[in-house]
Amino acid sequence: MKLTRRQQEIYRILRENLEHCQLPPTYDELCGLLGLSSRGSLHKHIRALVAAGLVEPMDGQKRGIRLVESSMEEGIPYLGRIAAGRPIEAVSQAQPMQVPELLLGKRPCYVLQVSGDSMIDEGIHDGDYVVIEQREQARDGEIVVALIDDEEATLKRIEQCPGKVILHPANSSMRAMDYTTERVRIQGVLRGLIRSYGQ
Amino acid sequence: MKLTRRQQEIYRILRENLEHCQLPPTYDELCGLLGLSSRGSLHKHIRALVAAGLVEPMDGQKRGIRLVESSMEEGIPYLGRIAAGRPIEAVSQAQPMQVPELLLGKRPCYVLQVSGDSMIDEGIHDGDYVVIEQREQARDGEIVVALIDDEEATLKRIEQCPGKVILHPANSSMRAMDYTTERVRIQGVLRGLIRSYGQ
DNA sequence: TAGAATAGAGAACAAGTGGAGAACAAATCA
DNA sequence: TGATTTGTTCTCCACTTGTTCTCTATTCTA
Repeated sequence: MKLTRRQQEIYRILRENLEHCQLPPTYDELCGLLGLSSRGSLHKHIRALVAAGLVEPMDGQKRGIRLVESSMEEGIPYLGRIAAGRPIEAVSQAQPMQVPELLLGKRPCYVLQVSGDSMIDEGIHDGDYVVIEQREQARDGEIVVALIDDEEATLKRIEQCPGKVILHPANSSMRAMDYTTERVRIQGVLRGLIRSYGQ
Repeated sequence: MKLTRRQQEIYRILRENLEHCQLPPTYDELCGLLGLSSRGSLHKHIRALVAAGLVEPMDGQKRGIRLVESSMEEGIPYLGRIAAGRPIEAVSQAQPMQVPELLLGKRPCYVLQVSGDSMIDEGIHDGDYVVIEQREQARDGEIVVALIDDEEATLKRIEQCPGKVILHPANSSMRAMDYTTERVRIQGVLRGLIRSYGQ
């Protein structure tokens, strides 16, 4: 759904207005702000913004014009479980999870739940949640989510040599694995960890 | 539950008013503040705020307009560092820290930063943040913040015997310590852990 | 250049909203 | 105890506000 120029302008003004005022504007107020004299005309634009998902639909309710909350405030998406040697087991729909700002990088992040003990010596336990920053490059020694053969996903410490990639588990009973560079795609880098001791 | 404009305005005024005054206002006072002449009208709005979960329900009590504490938005207090064998090293003023709901119990919680490696075998590392649920009792095997002789604070796994308390570190190079029951006060129980891998 | 898409004006409508005020019960005060 | 304050419930009313029309002007596009 594409916005026309006027619609973009109206959306921009709506955003600006929201910063100054506590209350969402009514149609009449917005008309004044835009130099319109007909609510009907404005309504056509608002309907387009609703269709575009930028403004909350209000079916006849009189609450003022509200913007759809940007999903950022809610948290970052929890995507599912990651177990060494399997594809990421996605949950049906990404639920937002509130995460301390401390753990967020500049780039978009997401959350996975760790399955298995392959990183236990790093203090990453079965059931822990890890915050992953989306990135396709990593520095040696960073812990990454790596996709192998576009199929299996795994959380490991990475070491990159010319032509090959070594993925180190942190578990004395497991061995590092070598792959040719082409087989491995980095999906993100570990930024944070969250563990619940709930009963 | 969406608020109308007036309801939002009244909520805002309520918040502002509560900062100045100690006593919650009566309906009549609030009516004066809002320029209303009918308590009935005000009550309709208050009811909407209660339904929205912003104001505590007050069944008939007087001076009962109280805001629901929105603890979620603010986060829970970060109090300082805990290192085995020292008092908790408090930060000058408790900063709120946003924490996933997952980690919160029913009771109030707070956050400490762990100093030292005494719980490393449990995957609790130097620099990790721990979410502690305020409690004075613990079950055997739980990890607790214990205050010894009202002086030193420490994070350990607890074992309670008649007349004595054993605090187990999770570090093969350290030994469990025994104390008489009177010397140990439980300050809270570990609910969650947060670790940042920021550079 | 014709037709489509975009923008706006203005009328008319229905429903939601905000408020007044009466009446009542419980809590509080004198 | 009786009087008053205070929260609650109720009905009634004015009017704001979102919506839907139709009609017109302008800009863009094939």
